[in-house]
Amino acid sequence: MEYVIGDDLLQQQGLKRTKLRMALLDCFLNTKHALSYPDIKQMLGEGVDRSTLYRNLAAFEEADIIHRIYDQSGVAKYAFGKVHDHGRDHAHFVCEQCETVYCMEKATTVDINVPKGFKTKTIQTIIRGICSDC
Amino acid sequence: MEYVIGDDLLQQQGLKRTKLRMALLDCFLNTKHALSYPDIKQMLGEGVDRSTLYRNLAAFEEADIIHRIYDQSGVAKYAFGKVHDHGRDHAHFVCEQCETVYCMEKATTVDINVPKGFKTKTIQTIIRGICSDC
DNA sequence: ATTTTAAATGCGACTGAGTTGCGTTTGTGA
DNA sequence: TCACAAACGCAACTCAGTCGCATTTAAAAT
Ligand SMILES: [Mn+2]
Ligand SMILES: [Mn+2]
Ligand SMILES: [Zn+2]
Ligand SMILES: [Zn+2]
Repeated sequence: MEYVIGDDLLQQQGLKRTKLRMALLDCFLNTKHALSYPDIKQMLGEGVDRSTLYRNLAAFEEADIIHRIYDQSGVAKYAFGKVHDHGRDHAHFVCEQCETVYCMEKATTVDINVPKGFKTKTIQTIIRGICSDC
Repeated sequence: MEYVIGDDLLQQQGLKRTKLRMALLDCFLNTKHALSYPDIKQMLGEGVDRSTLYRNLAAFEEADIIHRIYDQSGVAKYAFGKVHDHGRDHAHFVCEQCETVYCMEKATTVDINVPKGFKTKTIQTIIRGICSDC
């Protein structure tokens, strides 16, 4: 039962178990792709407060329950799992048709050589294409 | 003289040679890194109109005089040159210290294998690290 | 040089994302 | 059950970017 794992996740991060947080957690646990603020709002209903939702997204991110993704659409998206879980700089796939964003757990990026004097720390990759649902 | 090349660029794209456009072109010709709206505004002075500036950025992009870059900071940045000039999906380097964004003309060889059913079209890479000035 | 006209500008209003301060409510542990 | 920090709800705000519309202007035609 998801309920239990959600409960655990909050508890072990020292986050209070509030109604919104449980619902928010459910959103992520029941979705395989990344969610934007509007996506989440739609799932949770109009009632949710914007500030509170954003603050919780920040809290979840801080606690490594979710990670934030910028798909160059201008709006941030969030997906379940700490970044490190899927590999340090795992790639993200953006479907050109449906705009859905997926975490590419095992896709690998290799061989970047930057000019002299530049030091690479992390590499973020965004793959655009057509997803398996389209 | 930059003036001439700028003049040419506008002319050959069917864009009228206005004061703002010449100044804007100068910004890009005299800078080796990507510029955000605030960056440009600062260079051009407070007088420039927001809408007009954005419209011209869009026009320049359309005309392949500049290309737009999303560095996951939330604000778009622009750099001289059509995308194709530096290679279809050339990488961008974001300095973690000074936040400067550079086009990495020759940097990438990327090898991505996506799950079954996903079809890759383009790959955008953002490298974070420390630039040669920092 | 003057007229013409479409393109470009300037301004104001607007949307949407995200943030912050503050007073009230609520989860949790003592 | 009580106390208190954490979380919430709300309003106000910033910042990026867009749009409609009336005015101006670059450039081509006369
Ligand atoms: Mn991911
Ligand atoms: Mn570039
Ligand atoms: Zn799709
Ligand atoms: Zn730097």
